[in-house]
Amino acid sequence: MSRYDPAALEPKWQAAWDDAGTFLAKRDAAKPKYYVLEMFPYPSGRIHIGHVRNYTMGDVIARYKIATGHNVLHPMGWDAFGLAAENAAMERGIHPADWTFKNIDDMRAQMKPLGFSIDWSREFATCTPEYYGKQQALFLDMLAAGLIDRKNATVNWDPVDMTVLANEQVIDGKGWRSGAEVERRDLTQWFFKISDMAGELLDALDTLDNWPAKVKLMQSNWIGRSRGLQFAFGLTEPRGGHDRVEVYTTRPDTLLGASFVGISPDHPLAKELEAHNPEVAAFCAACRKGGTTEEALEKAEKMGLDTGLRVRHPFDTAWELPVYIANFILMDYGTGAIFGCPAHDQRDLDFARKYDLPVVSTYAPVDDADHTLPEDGGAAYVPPKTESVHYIRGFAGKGTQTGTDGVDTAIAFCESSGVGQGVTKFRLRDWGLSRQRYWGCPIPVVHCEACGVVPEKKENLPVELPKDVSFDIPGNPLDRHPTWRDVPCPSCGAPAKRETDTMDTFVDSSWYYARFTAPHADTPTVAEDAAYWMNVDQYIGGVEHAILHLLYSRFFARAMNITGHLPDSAREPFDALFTQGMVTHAIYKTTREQDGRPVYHYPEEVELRDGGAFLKADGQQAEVIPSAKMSKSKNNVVDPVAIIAQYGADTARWFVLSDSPPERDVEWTASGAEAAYKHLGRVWSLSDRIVAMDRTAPGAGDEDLLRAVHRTIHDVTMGVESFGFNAAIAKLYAFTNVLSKSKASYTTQRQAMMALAQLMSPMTPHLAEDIWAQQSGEGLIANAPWPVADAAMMVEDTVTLPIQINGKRRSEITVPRDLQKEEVEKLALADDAVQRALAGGQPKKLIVVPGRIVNVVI
RNA sequence: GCGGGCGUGAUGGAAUGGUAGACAUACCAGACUUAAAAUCUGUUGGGCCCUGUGCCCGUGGGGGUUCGAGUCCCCCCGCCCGCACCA
Repeated sequence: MSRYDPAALEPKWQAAWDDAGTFLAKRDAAKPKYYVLEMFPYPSGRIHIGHVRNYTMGDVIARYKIATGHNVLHPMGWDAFGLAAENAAMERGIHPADWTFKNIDDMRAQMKPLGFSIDWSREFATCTPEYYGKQQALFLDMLAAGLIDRKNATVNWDPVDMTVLANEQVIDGKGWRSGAEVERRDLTQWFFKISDMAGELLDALDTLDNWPAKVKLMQSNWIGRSRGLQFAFGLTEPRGGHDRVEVYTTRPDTLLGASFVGISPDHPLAKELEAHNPEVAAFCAACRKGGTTEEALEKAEKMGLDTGLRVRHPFDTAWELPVYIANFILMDYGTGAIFGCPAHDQRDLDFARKYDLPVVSTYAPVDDADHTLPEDGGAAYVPPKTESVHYIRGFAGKGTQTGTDGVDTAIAFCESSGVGQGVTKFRLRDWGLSRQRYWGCPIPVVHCEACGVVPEKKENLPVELPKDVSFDIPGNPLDRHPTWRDVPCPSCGAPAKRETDTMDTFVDSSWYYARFTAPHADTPTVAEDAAYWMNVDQYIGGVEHAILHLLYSRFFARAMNITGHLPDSAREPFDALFTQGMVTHAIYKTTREQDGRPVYHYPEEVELRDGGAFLKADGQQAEVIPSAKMSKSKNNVVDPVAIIAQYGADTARWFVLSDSPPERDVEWTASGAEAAYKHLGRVWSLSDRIVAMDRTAPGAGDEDLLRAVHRTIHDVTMGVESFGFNAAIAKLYAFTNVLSKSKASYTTQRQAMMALAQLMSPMTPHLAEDIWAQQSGEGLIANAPWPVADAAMMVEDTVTLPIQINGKRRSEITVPRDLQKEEVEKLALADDAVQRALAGGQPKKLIVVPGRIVNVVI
C-alpha cells in the first residue's frame, strides 16, 4: 500500500498543467469569460503566508470557474517600484533593479510550487520600460485631456534626505529615516485631478453591489461630500486689497448665532497681515511648526490671535465680529475661513470661552425651548441634523424644523437675498503624484527655458531610468546625474532639462489590471482584448487597500476611458471585490528578569502542554498571545516555504481556507496544519483502498451514499459561490467521513470518490488530479466539468421531524417525506411525549411546517 | 467624537426565524504496542436525579415581537476596525 506523497505528486501535476497549457488564457467568443485577480505583490523577496491565503482564494474561484465552463483569465505580476529597493541600494550597495529582479525570481520560485492556475505568460513587472513606458503614454494622454495639473502644494520635506515624505513617514515631527526635523515646504508638483471626479466616484459607489459595504462606506467618508453655503463677510476697513472674507459653512442655519470669524494661518489675508505685523508673523510661524499629520494637528492646542480686524454681519451691518487667526483652521478645506457659532459647536464654544466671545443660541431642544444650554454654561448643543429643533433665530422665523430643513431654508434665504450661494464641497483632494526619487516611473516632461513645461513626444517613449546612478549621498540620483537630464526641448529643440521627479508607485498599480488583458502590446491596452476581458469579475485583496489603491484605480479606469484606452463599460473596473483577513499566529513571550524586557520565542522553542506553553530549554512558562499579526520582531512568522517542504502545497492551501471565514483573520496553528495534512492523507488512502476493492461484490447502502454525494455537491457548490470556503471544507470533511464508513459497491464508491476529488480540486488541485488518475478519470481534473447536484437525488424518502412542545424540542417522529399535513398532526399528537404533556387535554395550537418541524402549543 | 463590524463550548467556528454547538482543534478514555509515536474507536456546554432516561439552564446583559429568536426590534456592556480640528 502506498502513501500520500505530496513532494512527489505536486511537481508532477504542475508539470502536467504546464505541458497541457491548461491555464493559458485566450480570447474565445464562444465561452463566457471570467477575470479573477488577486492584488499583485510587492517583490520583497519572500512570499508570506498571507499571500498564500490571498492567492489560494483566487485560485479556488479561478479553478471553479474553469470547471463551470468559463474562459478564465488569472494573471500575476509584480508591483515592483518603490522605496525599499533604494533602501537596499543605500544599505548594501545593490542596484535597485538588480535587487528587484532577484527578488522577483526568488518569489516566483516560491510561488510556483503552490500550483496556482496562473497564466504565467502574462507576467510583468511594473519596473520594466515595457510597462512604465506605456504608463508614460497614459500620462501624456491624460495631460492632454486636462486630467493632470501642475500646482503648488505644501509637503513634508526632509532636509537631510532631501525628499518629500508621506504623512505616515513623519514620526513625532521627524523624518522616519533621517530623524531630522521635518519642514513644511511649498513645492510645485504634478497632480491627477481626481477631485473633479469626486461626485461621480461617490455616486457610482451605489452601483457596486458586490463590494463590501464597509469598503464603500470608507470611500464615501474619504470623498466626503458636504452641502453648504458660501458667502462673504465684508471687512469694516479693507486691508492690502482684501475687502471681504469668504467663508464656507455646512450650518448656515446658525449664521444668526455667529460670534467671530476665523481664518487659517495660511489664508492670504493672514499672510498679508504677517508681512506687516511681527506679532502675527510669530503666531503664524508657531502654527506652521510641526508636521501636517492628523495626529500632530490633534495634539496641538487650539490657539487664536485677534487680528484687530472687524467684519460686518451680512444681515445686520451694525453687527461687527472680530477676525481671529486660528491654528485649527485648514487652508485646503472650504475657503480656509469660517465663522464660529459657539452655541452649536463644541470647538467654537471652547474658543469663545477662551477669548471671552459671546455665545448666542439659534435653536434649542424642542421640549426645552426656553432653555439655551450653552449660554447657561453647559456644553454646546449639537443635535444630529435629522433631529427637529426649536429655532429661536432661524431663517423661517421662530418655529420647529429639522436641522436639514433649517439648512435648506437658510441657503434658500441667502441665495434669494444675494448674500451667498449653496455649494457642494468634497473632502477629497487632488492626488499628488510627484516623488523626488529614483526607483519609479519617470514623469515624461521636459522643462525648457523658452517653452516652459513641454510634454515628451510619444515616439521618444519610454523615458528610461539611467542605470548608472549612485546612492551614496542623499537626495534623488536623477537630479545629479551628469547627462540624463540634458535633452533637447521636444518643442523648440533648444537645450532643456528633463523632469527628475518620478511617479508615486500607486500610479503603477492603478491600471495593471487593464494591462493584464494585453500584457505585451505596444500600446497600453488593445481595444479587442480590453473589451473581451474587462471588467475584473472578482478582485481579491486586503482591506488595507480599501481607500487609496481602489479609489485611484477607479479614477484611472475613468481617465483611461476618457483617453480612449478602456471602453465605457470598464469605467468601474472591478465588478466584485472581496477583502480577505490576515493569517495570524500566537506569540510566545517571557519577561527577562534583569530589566523586565519582553523576550519573544519561536514556536519551535516552545512546548504546549497542560493548557500552557513552556520553554523547551528550561521549562519556564511563556505567556501566549493568540491571534497576533505576524511580525519578524515577535518571532511569530510562518514561512510558506517551510510549510510546503514539510506538508506540501495542498496542505497549506487547505488549512488557510479551512478554519475561519475568509473575510476574517485565521490563526495559523501547528496542530491545525498537521490535521489538514493527516486529512489529505486519509483521503488519498481512501482512494487507494477503493481502487483495490472487489469490483463485482455487491454493496449495501448505495442509495444513501449517492444521496450524500449529491447533497455534498450542492453544499460545496453553494459554499464556493458565496466565499464560504470554511463551510465548504467542513462539508467535505463530513462527506469524507461518510464515504470512509460506506459499505456501498465499488461502482458507487468510485463515483463518490471522483465527486469528492472534483469538489476538492479547487482547494487541493494536486491531490485531486492524483486521485482522478488513480480512479481512471478522463483527462485532467482541472478540465473536467463541475459535477451537478441532482435535486431528486438529495431528498430522503422519509424525514425526521422534531416535535416541540411550547417551542422546546421534546421528541421526534419519522414520517414519509410527502405525508399529508393532517396525518403528520395525527402522528404528532399520538407521540408519547406529547400525550404526557397534554395529560388528556387539547392543544391550544398545532403548527406543522412540512418537512421541517412540528410545534405543539399547550 | 462620528461611522461600521463583532460578541456562540477549553479553542477556531457552523446554523434560509424551525432539533444551537455542524466540521475541526484540544482534552480525556479505549484498541493496537514491551512502551511511545502513528493509526483507529468513543466521550466532551453547564447543572439536577446517576433511573431508563428524563428535567432545568444555556448563543455578552436586560427587555420586546413570534407558535418558535444565536438570527428580527429597542436599551445597555465589552472588544475590533475605519475616519477624525472638515467649518
